Amino acid sequence: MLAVDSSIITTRSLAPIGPAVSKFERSMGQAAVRRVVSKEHVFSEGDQRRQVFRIEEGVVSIYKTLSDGRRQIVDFAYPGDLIGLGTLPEHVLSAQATCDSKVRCLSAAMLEREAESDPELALKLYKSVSQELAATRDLLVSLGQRSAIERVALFLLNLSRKAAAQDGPAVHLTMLRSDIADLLGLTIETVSRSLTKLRTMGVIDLAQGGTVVKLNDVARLSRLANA
Amino acid sequence: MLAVDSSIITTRSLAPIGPAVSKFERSMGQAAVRRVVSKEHVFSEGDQRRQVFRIEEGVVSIYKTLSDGRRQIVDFAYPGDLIGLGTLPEHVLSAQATCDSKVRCLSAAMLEREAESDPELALKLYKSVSQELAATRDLLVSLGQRSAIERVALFLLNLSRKAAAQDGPAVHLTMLRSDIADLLGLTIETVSRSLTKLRTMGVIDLAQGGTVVKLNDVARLSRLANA
DNA sequence: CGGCGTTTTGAGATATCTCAATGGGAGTGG
DNA sequence: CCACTCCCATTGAGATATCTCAAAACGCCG
Repeated sequence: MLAVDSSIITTRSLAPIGPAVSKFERSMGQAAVRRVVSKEHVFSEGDQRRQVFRIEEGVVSIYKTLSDGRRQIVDFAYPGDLIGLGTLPEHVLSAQATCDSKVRCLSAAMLEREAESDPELALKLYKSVSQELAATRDLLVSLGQRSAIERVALFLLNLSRKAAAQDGPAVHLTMLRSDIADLLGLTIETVSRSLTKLRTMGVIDLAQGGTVVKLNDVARLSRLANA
Repeated sequence: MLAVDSSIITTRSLAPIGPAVSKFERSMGQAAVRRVVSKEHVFSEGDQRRQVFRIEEGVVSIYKTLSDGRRQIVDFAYPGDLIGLGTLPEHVLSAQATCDSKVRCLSAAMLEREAESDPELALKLYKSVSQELAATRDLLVSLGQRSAIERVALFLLNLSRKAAAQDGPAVHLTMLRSDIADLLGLTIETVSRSLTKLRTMGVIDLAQGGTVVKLNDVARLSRLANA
């Protein structure tokens, strides 16, 4: 998601750059942290957009639903990511925790006010959204052009890149198959079949009831992903 | 600074957003205008990102290609749109005119320098990219969840909304079927079949060799699009 | 141990793709 | 002005990846 460089929000890393520590940044440290349990919503489409949230722990899915219930996850937000930014007074997306998580709650109005007087902050927001746009475009290419196996392989690679530091060579899937399916524009069954196919080929191993994936051959996975 | 991945950002309607005229905007008027004929590239993936372009006339497709030649169009840029923004020194997308077009060439370095000292400009960039992100997400939902007919119907509706002022009730398709197909993640044949199906149902009319679409029943088209 | 939510596996249905042929319009050269 | 060609769009028929529906297996928690 918005891989907002933490210097947007953490007093420590920004301090050396700017002349003063902004009001916004000072208050970050004090901002309330909210616990959200698995499947709980952080916000929903149509809610007043009063706050912006930074993920502190866990994973939050950002999604849209069609009138008939079909759901498209647009991104998974990981610790450090900012969610809820936008230009409209209401949320146009929903955010739901895929596992027990923690989010820091920030005032949207304050962030926007700060950005008006702080070109550095505004520029960081701009660059962060640019990054998010780039990620969304990559996903778009997957949905438009890649086969099921390619999408799943690429998803695992992206996940392992993000989780590299924490998890080591094995990736923990904190989300359900249905979440992965709704991200990749597939059905649960197709996701499952793709995973077992990758396992059968020896490219990955599944453990802990399918919630942990070990990547045995990243190079081959990359080739399979067509990345 | 942020190690931000760069992308070419298509920002919609940069100019109309703010009241003040910045140095950047004043100098826009003097910038060189370049003619690009149909199918000519404005820039390609991997090119040095020296310039940013504003569409003056025509339509430019912004796309990515996979190693095996599959192509995904990420957006069509219309007059007023900015393309080529980003944070990396090289373009990560390609831009190709779908019809004879004109683009105004602006210095990327200058725009970025201006933004650093002009919070207003930085904020405009941020808002523009946010809008572009929203549009990309909408397309993502289409590719992930909608059927061929739904995608085509929605595409026509979006197009008519954009072209409303110029074209009246009929929409001129300035791009080929293959461009539409590569935007919607379909094949040319499926796009063609979807269009004829809509025509058979009486929802649209096709004229001028399929390059002009008249929307007979926008409400029904909306229902078909599931929008 | 039992029940529940989730994942996996299976078999058949189907939307979309692929391959192939036809048709149409615009431009070119005779 | 007509034929020719090229490029593109349409249509058709068969192939196939993915979906749908259904059942079984798994793991977790009470």
